Amino acid sequence: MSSNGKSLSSGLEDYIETIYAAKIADEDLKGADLARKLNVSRASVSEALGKLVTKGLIQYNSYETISLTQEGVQEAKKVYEKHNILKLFFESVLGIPSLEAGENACKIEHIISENILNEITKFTNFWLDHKEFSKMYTKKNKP
Amino acid sequence: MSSNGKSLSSGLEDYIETIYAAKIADEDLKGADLARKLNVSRASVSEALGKLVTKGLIQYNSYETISLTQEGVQEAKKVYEKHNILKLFFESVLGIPSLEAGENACKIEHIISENILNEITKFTNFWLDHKEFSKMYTKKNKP
DNA sequence: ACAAAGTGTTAGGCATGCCTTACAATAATT
DNA sequence: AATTATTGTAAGGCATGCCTAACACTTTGT
Repeated sequence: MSSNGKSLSSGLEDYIETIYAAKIADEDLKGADLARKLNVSRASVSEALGKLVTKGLIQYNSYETISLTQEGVQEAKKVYEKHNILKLFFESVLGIPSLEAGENACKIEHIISENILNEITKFTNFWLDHKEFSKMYTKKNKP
Repeated sequence: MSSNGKSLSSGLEDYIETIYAAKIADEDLKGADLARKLNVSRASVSEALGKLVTKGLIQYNSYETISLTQEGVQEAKKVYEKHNILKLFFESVLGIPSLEAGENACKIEHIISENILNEITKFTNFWLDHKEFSKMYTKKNKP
């Protein structure tokens, strides 16, 4: 039991996340576009989409736009959410440049625990609500 | 070119890190011990140790204690350091329980960027130096 | 409509890392 | 020393995910 169940490998999470991002941005997305966005071959995309279809997370017919099923949207939202939390934390608390923040979020989102993610969320909110602190931190560390 | 160079896969990093931890704790470590610590089979350990020997990071003869070469110690220290930084951050800033902090650190240490790790270090130090903030944060969030 | 460009799939491979089974070698215990 | 327990290794497999090459199918543009 491994390619049948619900749980997504981090690879597939990347695919579904990218598909969701395109949907949000109102972009049409075909397999070849995915390949370009993820920097993988069309062959790899073909495999991955096959798995996602099997899992019932996307709808896809060759040469047409990829779309998410309801279940797919749910899954994607989870990952996307994680990604955003991490990225925001890296950027706004740690002052990491957007690109690097995104790249790291993209890797970490697949393995970090729910609990830590929640705490990071809380913490980031706190930090953004207390500019006194962040100003002081910035002063001390980026003179 | 992949099993020859210096760069360690995250799997091998786990092995070398565990070997280093044992060294620090002054424990003798044999292959079977490693298998138990890492929850993998002896066969997997055997393979991994073979790779580490090839890479010149450990010294090892069957039935004897595993030891690190100088280069191995260097590599191990890097990973270990990363691990500790992350764990400390999770525990002391986010208030994550030790076990969970360690488990997450163990996965994230392999993929996070140097730069973010540095910023996390700075931030954690700042946080520990400003108990006023941490007290306030704790009050607001763990009432 | 037809050629060129773009897209998708299949087949065959590579690398990681893990597993089980079966067997070999060494250590420990009696 | 002999038996038992521990430890190590080799072989054969599984799963992930990625690749190239070759081929097939569509879409586009002239």
